[in-house]
Amino acid sequence: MKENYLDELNQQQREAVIHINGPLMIVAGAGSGKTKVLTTRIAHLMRNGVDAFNILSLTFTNKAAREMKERVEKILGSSEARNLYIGTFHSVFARLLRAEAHRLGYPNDFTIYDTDDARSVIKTIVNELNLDDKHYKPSFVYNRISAAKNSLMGPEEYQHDHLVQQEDMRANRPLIGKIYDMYAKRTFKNGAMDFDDLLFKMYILLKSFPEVLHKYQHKFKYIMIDEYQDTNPAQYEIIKLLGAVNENICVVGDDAQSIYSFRGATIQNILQFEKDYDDVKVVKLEQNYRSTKSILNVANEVIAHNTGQIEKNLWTDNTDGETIKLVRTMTDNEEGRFVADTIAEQKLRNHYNNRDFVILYRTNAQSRSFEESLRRKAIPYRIFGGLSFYQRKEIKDFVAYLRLTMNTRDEESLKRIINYPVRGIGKTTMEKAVVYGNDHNITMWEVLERAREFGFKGGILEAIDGFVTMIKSFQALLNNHNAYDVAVVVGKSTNIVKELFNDKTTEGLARYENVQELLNSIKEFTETPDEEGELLDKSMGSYLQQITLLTDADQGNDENSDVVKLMTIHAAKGLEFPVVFTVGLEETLFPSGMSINTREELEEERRLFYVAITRAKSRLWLTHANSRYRFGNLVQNEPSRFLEEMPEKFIDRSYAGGGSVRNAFGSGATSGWGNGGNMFDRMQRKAPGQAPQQSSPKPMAKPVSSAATTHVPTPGFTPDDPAGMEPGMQVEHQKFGFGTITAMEGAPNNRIATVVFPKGGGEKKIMLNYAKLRIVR
DNA sequence: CTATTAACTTATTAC
DNA sequence: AAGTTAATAG
Repeated sequence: MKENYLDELNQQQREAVIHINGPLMIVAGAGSGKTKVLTTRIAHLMRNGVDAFNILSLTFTNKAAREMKERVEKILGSSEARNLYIGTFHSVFARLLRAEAHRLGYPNDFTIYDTDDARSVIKTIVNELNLDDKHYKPSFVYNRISAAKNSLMGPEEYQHDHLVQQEDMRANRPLIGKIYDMYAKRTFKNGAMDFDDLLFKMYILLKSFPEVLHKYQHKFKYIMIDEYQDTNPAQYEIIKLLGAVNENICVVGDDAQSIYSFRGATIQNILQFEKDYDDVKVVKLEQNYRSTKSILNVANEVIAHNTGQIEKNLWTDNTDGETIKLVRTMTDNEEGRFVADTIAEQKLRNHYNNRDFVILYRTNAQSRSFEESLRRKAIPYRIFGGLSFYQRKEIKDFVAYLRLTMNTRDEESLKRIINYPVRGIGKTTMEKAVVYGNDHNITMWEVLERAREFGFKGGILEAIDGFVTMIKSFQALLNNHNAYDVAVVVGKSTNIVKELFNDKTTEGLARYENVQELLNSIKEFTETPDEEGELLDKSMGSYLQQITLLTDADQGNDENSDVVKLMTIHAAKGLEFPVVFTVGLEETLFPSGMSINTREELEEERRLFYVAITRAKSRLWLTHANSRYRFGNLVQNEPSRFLEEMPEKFIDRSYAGGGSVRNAFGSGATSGWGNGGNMFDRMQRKAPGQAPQQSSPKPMAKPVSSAATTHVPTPGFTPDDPAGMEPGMQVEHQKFGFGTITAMEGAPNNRIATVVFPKGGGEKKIMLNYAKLRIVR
């Protein structure tokens, strides 16, 4: 136990830490030691007799939760911290729901759908309703449903809410409510919850079962919430319910860093906290320990352009530091080169390691040019975000087997793998099974179990029975085997591992490695002792529950590896780096073109810029390109309006950087480059020596096939039984016309004939089982 | 039924 | 530029 743990805090920090009972709001400016305060406060609570089992702490990432536990443990010098309930909203609620799901009619091993799964369900429903999925775009519908759930609005309410209905009418999509209703029923039937359900159902659970509410109100006597400015109404209401008895709620946040309104977060939660409870203690952490004066001054001045904030004055004792470097390049590729060159140069000049650098961008798609340039300079890097490991196709395929084994109601997973690897159950069969399931109000799995009853026969019946038997054999393992053992059997029996192994293409190799990595991670899961201590659950169900909620940022295994990091600004929240490159500071990109229509949107973009700036400890570069590729063609962009909001005296616009870049123009340079003068850049994309071919945009006119399609089948064309076909015969094909069989190959049940069609494009190989041939003589 | 190819969409941000 | 969907040959 560190006895002097309070001495390491400043006045405000200490005030926050020693406040034990009653509501507390900590307004924590960027870099003001927020995590330190949170962890010390938890330690202090425990020191003063609060049982770790009675503390609930909600963080923004799983990684933050892990770190927090470690730090509390360090302060206390005991392993008591393992009994703390710490995690993200989603992972904590998933755990609680898993214990209580039966009350809501869900299986306790419910599946958690990620955004892709959810959109896929929506797409099937849109198609079932015979609606156009180009008009009712699954992503659009999903966002509407998500927004509804985040404000605790169920399907019935949605369909009867005037305002919402009006919005949908105006958007010319009146049936979203209907889709929402079907979606809710379908996911329930599938035994699945999406991300929003983890909050929504948690609320329903607490609201509908007073005994459950009572239980958790008394379990979680002390509640702490990090990043409170990014909570949405659902989270807000849940916390209100849980904290209602003891009102020992401590929220930490910074309204200036609220950047998740697109996820339903409302800044009102933090602005109104004082009004929600009586006698709220408010502490402001205003001393920044992270950044230089230059960086902090720029940040403060930028954020001052926003209206209506909690009043605070963020200051620092740190040195002035370097000026902020503002750099303009001609293209996105040049921007990439500039950053890579500068990293190389800074490593030499100021003895930085790769891990000291981060490249921050507004959208994931911007990573490409930086990857290329870093690779060219042999600087190791790692991208965070984008599609995470668990979203990759081969991983989702494998996981789908595990999910289905756990929960056969999960139709999404079933559809994913019913014909992977290929086992002869095609689209038609699958659609039949879906329809039978809907007609008889049973799950698709039950249809497959009773395939014979539903009239499947022959090879297809065999394939279905084989599939069902295989999944059942996996289920038999669940009781007495851990997650890893089951996964290994799945990999073997399905042939997935072997199939990927035999694929020797580069992508195939990568896929094989990814599946191996998945197996490794499952193994690691089964072998690591449970932090929570509460339940030692190494089952498949426990494994599956957590992986969908893992972010890329949580994969901290190579935590200390010496690599440059690339991520979106959103992903960088809560992190800090010695040297930061914030790139792509251009109108329509940052601020995003989608977020400049209202003041609220624009202010959120500005807060995002504020977050980007305040990640930097000592050096900050801001870059923007004159033009960049978008959807494969070049577009021009004005410099971001945010650049004009920065105080001149901390900005260096003349920095030319590390070598290859010719110069950097002041941002006053005129726009409009005629045809985008980047011939240089365009030529670089081609192989050396090869002239850029600017004409013939389309490859060429379509070849062949014209003659073949002109053949008109003889009247009354009927295909003959392929069994009697032999080399030498004259045959007629619907499209290729008349021809002669010259050879015959393949297994007896899958014979392939080689036929020469004089008018129909020459020699063709015809699979007799599918192509229709008429014997002429 | 399956594999290949052509055509078409798509890129805020994320648990 | 990259990924997905629809069309079509076999």
